[in-house]
Amino acid sequence: MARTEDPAGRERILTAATALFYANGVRAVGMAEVIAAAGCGKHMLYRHFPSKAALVAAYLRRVRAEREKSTGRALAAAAGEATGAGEQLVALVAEVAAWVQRGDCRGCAFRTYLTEFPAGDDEPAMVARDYLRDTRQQVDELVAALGEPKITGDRIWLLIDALYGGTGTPPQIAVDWARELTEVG
Amino acid sequence: MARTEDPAGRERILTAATALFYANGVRAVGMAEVIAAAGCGKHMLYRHFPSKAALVAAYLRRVRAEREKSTGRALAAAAGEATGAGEQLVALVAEVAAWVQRGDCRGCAFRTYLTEFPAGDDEPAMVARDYLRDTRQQVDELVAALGEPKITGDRIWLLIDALYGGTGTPPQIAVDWARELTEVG
DNA sequence: GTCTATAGAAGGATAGAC
DNA sequence: GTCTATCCTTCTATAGAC
Repeated sequence: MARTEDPAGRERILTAATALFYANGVRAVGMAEVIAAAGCGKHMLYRHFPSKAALVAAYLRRVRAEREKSTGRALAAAAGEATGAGEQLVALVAEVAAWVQRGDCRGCAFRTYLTEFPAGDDEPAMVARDYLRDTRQQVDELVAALGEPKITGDRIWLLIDALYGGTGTPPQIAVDWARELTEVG
Repeated sequence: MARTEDPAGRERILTAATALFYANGVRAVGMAEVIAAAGCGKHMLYRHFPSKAALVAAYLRRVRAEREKSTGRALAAAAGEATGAGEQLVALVAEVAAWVQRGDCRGCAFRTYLTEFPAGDDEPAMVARDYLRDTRQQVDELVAALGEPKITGDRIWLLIDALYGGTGTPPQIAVDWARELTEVG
């Protein structure tokens, strides 16, 4: 047999690409930059990801997996406490607020991608739109399961939209409003 | 003597550029595309706008002027009716909601630009950031003039952020919430 | 020898600027 | 129209591990 394949290669490339795409935008980052950051050759990159679109789709899927893990933990913790019916909805908003307050946060990767490519209908665009659709549906399902009125789902999602697209307002404002909303409703 | 200069030239270029930049994004539109849409020559474009950054800055300034005219009309109309203290704040949110509901709307030109160029500090970035800062300040001033609590300004701005960055939620949700907010406060 | 790796040149397209 | 630069992608050249 021949030289053994580097098992961490794909992972290293995707990690480097994720950091670069998220920090600087997909359009601004070229394949050469990813190659330099990953410390690999072009051959290896195009072996694992046959095109830039494939690499971007993998980047968005990785972000989705991380976001879902974080959101799942927050919801499970809120369900464990079970202090009130709407606590899970508040926890959902608070999780996004915590994410937005991170120093290296630069908004929502999916909304950002769709802003960069508004007319796109390729693989990454589908990943981004699927995430937004599924997440929005999860909010509605959670609201229904908690017996809250349907408009509460609209308002929770509105707060999440505002957090991700926020321009200066402290994220805590949204969390407080979510708590007030679920206590009144 | 030479050929007389086309007085409508700059206007025609800027109109074409505005439509293209707003619809497809600044990065996706090249100078050649603007030239083709404006039906002018390269020389004329670079005569009026010495660089793409200058053209983009002019595009953002034009959008700002249009937005301010529309917002000013909405606020004046609400002040004329004078049915309640918070009606002007509701009118502000409603004006953004109406803008967002337009068929050719693709969000906020300034937020979109800053998403496309997150690390930019050139002329268009300054125009975009100035608009957001000034508009945010106008909301706070309006809230103060109406004798509303400070947090009302935060929440109104949050609703505006959500409208511009909205992903599917009907804009009317934000308007209704703004009305409820100002009636309770 | 064969497979995988990196490095670099080159093609083909497109961008901004003159 | 042209010049230069960059981007994505492919291809060639070469070194190292089995």
